[in-house]
Amino acid sequence: MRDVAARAGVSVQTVSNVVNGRGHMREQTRERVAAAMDALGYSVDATARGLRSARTRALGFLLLDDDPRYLADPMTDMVIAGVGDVARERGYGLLIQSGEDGLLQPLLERRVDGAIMYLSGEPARRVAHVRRLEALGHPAALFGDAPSASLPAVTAANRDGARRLAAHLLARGHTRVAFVAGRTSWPMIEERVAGYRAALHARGVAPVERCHGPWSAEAGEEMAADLLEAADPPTAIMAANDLLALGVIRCARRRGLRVPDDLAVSGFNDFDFSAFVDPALTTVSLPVYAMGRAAATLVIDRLDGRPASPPPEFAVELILRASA
Amino acid sequence: MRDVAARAGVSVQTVSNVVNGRGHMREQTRERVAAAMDALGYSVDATARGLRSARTRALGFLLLDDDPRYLADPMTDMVIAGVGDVARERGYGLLIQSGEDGLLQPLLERRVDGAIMYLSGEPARRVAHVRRLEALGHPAALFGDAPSASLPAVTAANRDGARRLAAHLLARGHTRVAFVAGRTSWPMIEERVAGYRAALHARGVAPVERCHGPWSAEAGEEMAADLLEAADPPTAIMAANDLLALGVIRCARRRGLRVPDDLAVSGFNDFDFSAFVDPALTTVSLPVYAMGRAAATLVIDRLDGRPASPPPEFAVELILRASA
DNA sequence: ATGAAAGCGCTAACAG
DNA sequence: CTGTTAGCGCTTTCAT
Repeated sequence: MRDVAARAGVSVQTVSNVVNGRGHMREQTRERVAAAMDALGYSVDATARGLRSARTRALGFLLLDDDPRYLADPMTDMVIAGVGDVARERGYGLLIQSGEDGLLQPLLERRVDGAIMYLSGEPARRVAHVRRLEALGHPAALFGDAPSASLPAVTAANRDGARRLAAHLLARGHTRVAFVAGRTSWPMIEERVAGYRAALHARGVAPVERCHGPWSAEAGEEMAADLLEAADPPTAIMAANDLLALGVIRCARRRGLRVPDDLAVSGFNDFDFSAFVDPALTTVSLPVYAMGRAAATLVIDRLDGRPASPPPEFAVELILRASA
Repeated sequence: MRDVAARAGVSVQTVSNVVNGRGHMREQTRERVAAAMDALGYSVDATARGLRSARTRALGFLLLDDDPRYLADPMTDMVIAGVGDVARERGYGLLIQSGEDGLLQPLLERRVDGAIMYLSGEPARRVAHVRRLEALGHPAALFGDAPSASLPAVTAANRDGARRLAAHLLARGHTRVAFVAGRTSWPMIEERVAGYRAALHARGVAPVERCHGPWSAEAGEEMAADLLEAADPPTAIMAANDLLALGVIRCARRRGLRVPDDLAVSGFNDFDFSAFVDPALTTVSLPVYAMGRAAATLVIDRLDGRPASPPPEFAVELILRASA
């Protein structure tokens, strides 16, 4: 910056003003400085700027998850895509931090100005992390609700979606409707279970649930096998996401059951492949990308000193296809 | 840090030594300092450290892609997961930057020490970006090969995989084998096309290719429809990834063709769902997660002053299932 | 084995 | 509208 100033015949402060788009200068001066920056290939040093201004212009994406291969979930990816796009548009960097231990490190070390925390794992641990995040006092948003958190949360009508889906199955005459999910819990998954239970309860039907293993098709297949071997097997299985549903369908096929005639199967999320499998999956779609954008907007608005009202709950869409 | 030093009764330098694990001190001193850090809830300020040491301990993941929803591809996600895990294990942060314009900004602004560039888009633009990256002189690795680049590249035997897959189809008696891909090109995709062409050429069969639209199942369906309407339609279609293949299968179904009897279909990548669709997809699996790890290891080894030999080309695996 | 001093590149505050 | 001064929190260098 000193070199640029020297070359343009101004002080470093003026260069700083040009870089940061602060007015207060003649067009001619600005141009001279711009030319000098160009000639010298100058870029601001984000480190020095951050040290002095106490703002890094970066956002942290904090992924609370014990699975090391954390990004495998297509939903997570679309969230990050949404967050990343907004960050880019608003001139912010995006730092990804995952795991359980040093989750808040980016904030503590002042690498980022604010954060979005993506919640998974058992409720007690989630709450503990949210508390710690709150205590830091940085602008932040949660992805997935946390009970009694003061931080704004981006949510979708998962509960309602699951309720409507279960109601649909019951209306079709199913009386034994089971629910399968992976072992690791998410806020959104818990809402789906709650919606499922509510719908069944309203009709006096007892819930049957399995929550084992990873979020893979294999796990879906195993849980379905377990359910179908029971004395009074379900005639419909709701899976907590589409990949699990795929496993359920394969399990049914292998046992000679027709889908949806002998066993209705539904998923959740409307992944890319869901419309193209056979039978096409009945599922619930969530505007995940838009939700990621909302979370990032929330945090950046606060960082940039804008009003920023918390977003409404995002609507979900019931997608009725062939499988249920 | 000054506060910690005061509380522990030492100089700031000693605190710095403790934080950075430099030896040269009594156990007792270290403990006193550690206690003081704990009591005050001290964390190093990454910004200040970065300014002084000229090292940020962060890695950039530079995603050259014009599609704003850049993370939609499951393969990209697994790469990032691999990169992210290694970064975390080695004490580095991971900064994601995407798009076309300010792709090198994290490097220029000294937000990161090194970078991994994930290449996509047309070859000429890819090369231009690689050149610019090289010119910066930072430790970096490429994901996907770039012609005549001096930077180390992480690659897989895509060409060989496609060649073997095409050979398999030809050996099964197919004489009209087509290839479909999305519009945006990747190095890995180009290798797949090359392998396909080589296998056909070796048997004197003319290639038939379509490269339109996004990397979606819909696009696969459209390209397949186009191919199957031709005078002399293919009896086998190789898709450049599994999602496209799904679309091809649906197209076949809708036209009353049985897969694989009337039309053989293959994919690439072995996505999560591929073993669970009907018919199960014949495909080629790539160790994408391991490749992401390798890319990050390459860069961090260089940053940490370790020898770091470039990784070998990763092997791919032909996965023969029911669809071809 | 520990301490003192200097300064990384930038921006805030204020002076001119 | 532009310049001067000071200092962000840390690490490097050199001294003890």
